[in-house]
Amino acid sequence: MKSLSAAEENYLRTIYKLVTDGLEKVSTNEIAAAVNTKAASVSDMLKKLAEKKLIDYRKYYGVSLTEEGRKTALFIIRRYRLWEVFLVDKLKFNWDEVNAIAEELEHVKAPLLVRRLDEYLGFPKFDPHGDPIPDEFGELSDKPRITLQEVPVGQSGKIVSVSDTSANFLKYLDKVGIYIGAKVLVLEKIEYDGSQELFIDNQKKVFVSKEVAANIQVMLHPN
Amino acid sequence: MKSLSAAEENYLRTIYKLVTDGLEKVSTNEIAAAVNTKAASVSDMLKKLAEKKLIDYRKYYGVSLTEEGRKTALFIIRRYRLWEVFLVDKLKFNWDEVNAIAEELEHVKAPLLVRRLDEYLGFPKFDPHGDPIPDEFGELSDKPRITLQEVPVGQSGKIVSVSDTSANFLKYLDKVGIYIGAKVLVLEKIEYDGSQELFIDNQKKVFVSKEVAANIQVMLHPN
DNA sequence: ACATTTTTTTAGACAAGTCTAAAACTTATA
DNA sequence: TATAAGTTTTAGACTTGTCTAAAAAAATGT
Ligand SMILES: [Mn+2]
Ligand SMILES: [Mn+2]
Ligand SMILES: [Mn+2]
Ligand SMILES: [Mn+2]
Repeated sequence: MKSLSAAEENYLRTIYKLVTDGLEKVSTNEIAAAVNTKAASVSDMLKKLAEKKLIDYRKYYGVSLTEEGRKTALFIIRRYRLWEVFLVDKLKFNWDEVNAIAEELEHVKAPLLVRRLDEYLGFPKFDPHGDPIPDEFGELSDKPRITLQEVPVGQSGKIVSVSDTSANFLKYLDKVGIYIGAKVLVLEKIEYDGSQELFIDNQKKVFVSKEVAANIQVMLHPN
Repeated sequence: MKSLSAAEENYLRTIYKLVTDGLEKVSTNEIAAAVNTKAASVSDMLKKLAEKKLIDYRKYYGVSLTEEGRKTALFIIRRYRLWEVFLVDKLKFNWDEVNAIAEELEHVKAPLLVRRLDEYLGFPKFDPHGDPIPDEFGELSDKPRITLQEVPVGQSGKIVSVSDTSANFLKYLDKVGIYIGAKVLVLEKIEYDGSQELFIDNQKKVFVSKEVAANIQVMLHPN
């Protein structure tokens, strides 16, 4: 496993996130937006990562991860998400506060540290946003999950993860009472704008837009 | 408080350590050895730190910290030592394994993180090597301490800290049964080479050289 | 199909931090 | 006190990562 700089790791984790969030190929501009730089800087970095065989890169066509790149990204994500668990479970941060801090902590690479941290946290399988934590071999234990948008009316399930981890979004969820593990029943869908009404924990009715529903993942109840 | 790079923080903490370990002024070569670079690089960095008013620097004369530099160093040391406590107390690292990891973790600067970590660790006053941890105002709660070399024959005390934190030295102490908090009685001093025989915890006789004794600090028992 | 707009890449510059080799300065020694 | 030895600084180069401006390529619209 090659030794990577913090910048290279940030790009790699970002590219992983973008490719698994739907897109097959990721564009230079998308990466630039995600890592908060300019497209020119991204072009430079893509050359370096391609040089190191971590991404497949053809000029003007966008990038995807090589197998080695994917594996490497998973180890970065492992560190990132373990620190997220630490910050929320042990240091009592809210789930909307941990992004920036985990962004820094993820680059501390002492392998024994990561293993001990994992052990100390009780080998968590999921981070505070419901995303799976790769094990020490880079394996993901994924659950079957669909977005809230895809849940049919009358069906119920459990909220297992959120794909937007911005403070804005997470604070909104806190406010309306949506959280990882909550039971959700889809009461009604509005054809017109894709919004829907939910019943949370058999208690509270919540109305959410299609933008919100698209960023929430659900595991359907066997039913 | 200015925002510093990891490199600047490493230099600053190192200079602090060297000035408080006796020397009034620190030489370029000493710094180079301690931060593991070349003297030329140190000269460059000293100019930058002087520019930022963190050190007093006159060419060819060596450096000392300004009041602002001292304060800044104490906040870096605070982070460094809190992470050391975390690694030993929570992650069960041995006291000879934490240097390199704390070296990386110290640069994560989110202020709320440091405060929460402190709280989580129970506001420790001393790190695993017995060194005091500055509080959130940068204040050190220091104990009266003398080196083992200065303890007279027949006097007993408690070992409160070690000033060499290399793995070599700490493993040696583990082997002979010397640890922070141990009771120590000086049984005999050999004039010839400065070595001495100790009685640890009223149990075990240990013979140590003057080099070892110089790196162990003791708080004398009221007696 | 061709002109316009958008995206991506290149060219050239800059800052931080490091290095080697050489020059400048200080300290030790004969 | 002159010379040698050791230390520190400078000069110049290199790497990493970033930027702006301009050029090149791709996508879009009429
Ligand atoms: Mn990061
Ligand atoms: Mn997460
Ligand atoms: Mn450090
Ligand atoms: Mn310590």
